[in-house]
Amino acid sequence: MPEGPELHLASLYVNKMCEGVVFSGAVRKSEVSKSPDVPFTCDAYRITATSRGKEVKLTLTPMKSDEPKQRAKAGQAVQPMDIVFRFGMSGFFRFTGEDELPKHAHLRFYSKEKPCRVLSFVDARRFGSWHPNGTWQAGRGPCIMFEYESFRENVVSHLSDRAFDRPICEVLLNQKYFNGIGNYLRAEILFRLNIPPFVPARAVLESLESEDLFGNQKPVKNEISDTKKKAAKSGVKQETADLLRLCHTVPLEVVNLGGKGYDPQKADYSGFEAWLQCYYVDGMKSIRDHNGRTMWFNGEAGPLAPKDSKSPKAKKRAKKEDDHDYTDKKKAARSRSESTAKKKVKQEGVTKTPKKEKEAGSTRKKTEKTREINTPQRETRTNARTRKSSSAETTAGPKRQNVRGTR
DNA sequence: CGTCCACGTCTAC
DNA sequence: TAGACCTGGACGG
Repeated sequence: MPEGPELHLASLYVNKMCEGVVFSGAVRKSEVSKSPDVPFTCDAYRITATSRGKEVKLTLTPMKSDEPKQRAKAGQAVQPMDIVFRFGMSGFFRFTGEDELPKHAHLRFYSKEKPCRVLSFVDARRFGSWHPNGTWQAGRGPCIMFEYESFRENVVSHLSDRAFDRPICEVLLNQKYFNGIGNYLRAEILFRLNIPPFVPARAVLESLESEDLFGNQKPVKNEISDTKKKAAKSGVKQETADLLRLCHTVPLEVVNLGGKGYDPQKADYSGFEAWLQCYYVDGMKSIRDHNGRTMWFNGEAGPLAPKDSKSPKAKKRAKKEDDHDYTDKKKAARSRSESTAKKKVKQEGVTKTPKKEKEAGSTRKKTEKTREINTPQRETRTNARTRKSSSAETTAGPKRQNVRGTR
């Protein structure tokens, strides 16, 4: 559940599932977890959640009592407690019966009912963490989704920061400025603007203005959206002007998909999978960035691309450097807003699909065969996607939404 | 069986 | 700028 959209969806999930539920007793932690104990015990309390970028905050609120003093004496909580969570690579919340706790449920809140139910923070890899009596982590910037104006201002007013010396794709993962952007979002955002991932960040951002002069059509929910009539300078570069705005709108698209966002294990993953245009999409290229993270993109990598075999895996794969001819035959959708359509593919074997593409665009086939067949001739598909995914069952459930044309 | 890969931070050389 | 921190699914032999 890791990027901004998933964290926000998690907060919506908690609020929906826990609405009207009365929790009771102590908060329990698994034996194996290294995160701190949560010193909160209360006979009756509620749980609500909010999110900001890549963090979720749960608020435990004791229910009103006629004898607060007595309760305090008994060691019962009187004041609300906030717990801030980071999800690492695999964290999420789940509300289940006490007898069906998920594996890796490392922090649990028990309801007061007879057959009680439990809100669990589940995290298989344990890279996630929680902080009792915590606050939003200092150093993380404003939320890209719900603090858009301040997020934008924070970036535009700090372009002299050395942090912007780096490639734009790496800067997009800097949570001090892009709180909520993660690996799939950076790929999707840069892809839509056709911005080479390894271009100096400052060069891409410095032409932007502190205020969003382009996206006024749609009011930015949650923020002042006051009518900035300032006529947009006709000379400003539209493409760059869109970058910060896309850092806001693209994540919100995921929230509005209604699913759970990135979660290959879930049945409703197909909707999200269909939404992806670049990340892990068959036919796209990928390289390991300077931090070892896989950057998915299309077209040029950009001048700051890691030299030679920078990727650990690339080395191993390098052995199979036979390919060439990765002519994406299925990529007939690259009709994005092309401003400069110059194809000056210069980079050599730096990119390619990390996995062996010996098998014509294989990577994750298998289930695809079937899938393609099942896929309605929606022809105009923006992209031919091919991933494994467990959602194979077309129509896994009655709630399958029609494959809405992306967008 | 083993290797590679994954939605992210953290902190030690 | 490397590891470290973890589990588990996909895939290869």
